[in-house]
Amino acid sequence: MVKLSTSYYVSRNAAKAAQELLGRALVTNINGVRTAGLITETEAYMGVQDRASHAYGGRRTGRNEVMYAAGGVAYVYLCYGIHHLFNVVVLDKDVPHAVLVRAIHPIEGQGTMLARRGVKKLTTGGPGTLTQALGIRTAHNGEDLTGQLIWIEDVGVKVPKKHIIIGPRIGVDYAGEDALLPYRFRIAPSHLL
DNA sequence: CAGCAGATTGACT
DNA sequence: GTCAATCTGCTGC
Repeated sequence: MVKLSTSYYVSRNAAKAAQELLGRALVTNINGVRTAGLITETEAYMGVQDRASHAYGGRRTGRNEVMYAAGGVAYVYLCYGIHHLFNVVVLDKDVPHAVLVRAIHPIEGQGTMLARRGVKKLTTGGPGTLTQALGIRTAHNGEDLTGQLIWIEDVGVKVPKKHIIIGPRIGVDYAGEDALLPYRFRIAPSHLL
């Protein structure tokens, strides 16, 4: 298993990283408990020119500050006051590109995920639920993705391009024309196991 | 400083 | 299908 390095994150933009991260494993080791899932759906947020991004127009707030950090850190923020959304910051310092991980397929620690979510049937099909299953909270905002808490591994799973569905992003209608850009990537449902 | 809308989810009618 | 939960940051008084 190869943990992705800092150089990996800074050397590709959000759209490219979003596509490449499909099939890779998102792993957390929180309080000594390991949980992991294959990334099955992502969205790219392409910096200051992307109206759907928190960093649109170069906006900089206490919450999105970490988007301006150099690639290879986690951007975790709260949406609607309830849901934690997990993003991977890519490219260089002051270039706020990020990849939103929208869905995973659990491969390790499913029992822990069930306990964390307090449910019988495990669902990780949404950006808010996958963070809950993996134990990611806002406390992990800015976490180094090459550290010992949260990281992404190449587990040898290859996703052929023809199995990747590309489409417009979800829930960003307010972004006008930018909402139509093909920045959403997911593995074809028939290939999720 | 008060009010509102948002990269969502899950429970209820 | 509709609606509440509940935090951050922006807009307007």
